Amino acid sequence: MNCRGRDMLAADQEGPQPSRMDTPASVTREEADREGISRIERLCIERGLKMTGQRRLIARVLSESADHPDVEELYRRAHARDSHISIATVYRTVRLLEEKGILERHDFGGGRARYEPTEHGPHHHLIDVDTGKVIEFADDRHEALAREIAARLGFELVDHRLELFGRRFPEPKPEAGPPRRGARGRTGREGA
Amino acid sequence: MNCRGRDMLAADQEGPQPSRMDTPASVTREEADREGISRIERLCIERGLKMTGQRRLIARVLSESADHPDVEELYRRAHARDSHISIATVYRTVRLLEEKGILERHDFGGGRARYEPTEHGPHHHLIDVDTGKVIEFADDRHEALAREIAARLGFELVDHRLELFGRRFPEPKPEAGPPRRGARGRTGREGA
DNA sequence: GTAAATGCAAATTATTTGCAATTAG
DNA sequence: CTAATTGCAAATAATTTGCATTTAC
Repeated sequence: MNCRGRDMLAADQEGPQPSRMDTPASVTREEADREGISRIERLCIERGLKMTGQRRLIARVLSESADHPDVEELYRRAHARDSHISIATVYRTVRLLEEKGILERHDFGGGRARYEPTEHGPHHHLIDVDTGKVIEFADDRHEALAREIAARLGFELVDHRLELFGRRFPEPKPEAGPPRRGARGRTGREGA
Repeated sequence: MNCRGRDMLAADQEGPQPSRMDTPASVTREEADREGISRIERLCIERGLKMTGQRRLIARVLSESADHPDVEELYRRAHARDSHISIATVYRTVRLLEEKGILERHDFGGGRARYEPTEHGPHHHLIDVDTGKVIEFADDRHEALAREIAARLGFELVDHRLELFGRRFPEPKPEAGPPRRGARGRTGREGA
């Protein structure tokens, strides 16, 4: 009856995001299915992975995803196209692809791991505290600085995460709208 | 939690650290048990929480912790002093204190939430991916850069979080990972 | 006295795994 | 053919919760 912290999942750029999710199925992502081979599938083949039907489907779904879906979401998308797939396979595949360096696992909180193809280049997230929307960005100076800080502490930087919480500039006059307090979760679990 | 701070390097002492639980009760943490009331307990009282024995104990354990223990570790520390406490209570208390803004929850990977009292001042974390240990740090340049990035995106920075994941310099092994689970993220179970 | 807190065990949620049947290469 | 892959269900792991019983205020 309460579900603490598991409220909003995948508030990414799904649905209400004007982003690039809704391009016609033809050029879905960059060149998704050139001749039936998705980008991820190609990577799988290159690394000598057996390409089963379900594997190929998951690869395609991933290639077409511009967001950071969790396993359940991937399963939903894949299952919608071919019900001959089990969630255990999605879990196994996603893990395999991560080990192969094809996928990146993110711990955005919310209790579920979320994945995205690597090579999106290093980027981070800015969360609009009023709407909960997530905006991706990248900044080289930050990458350099992060590496430098780690080095100063005696570490080689393996990965890092930067999350900005901000409010849109033309601050809404407090008179008109009802103030939406605390759109920000604490540290872990929620949000995306 | 705005952020401006002088560069400080406060290493986190987890697990195998002798901690300072055994220093003469005078200056234990800051003023831990001045007259039997830990800092966290005081905060609890201020917010009108009922102080049961177990609650008080958890509060004290937290006040004396300089690291970022997970629930199991908190339970271990508390249970060592008074076995009349169940892990369910620790879970409930930790959640309550987080809601009250007394604790901060972190998701450092490894599958468990980890907590620390708020008000440690603005700082960020570097997580040793091999040991799960956490090192706190602050960096002015980063604060400035974060603000600037947000501004460029059209936002006023409200808060931000930076987490570095690193490996100690003399790299342990290049290939053939010793732990079976993924090297990052799912750090298995090292005592926090 | 009364609403809140606790312990315990059972329930949930996310993810993994054993095993027999299938299948890619 | 043979080792890898899959589905399913049962197993884990972290965390939450129902409920009867204490307890702080």
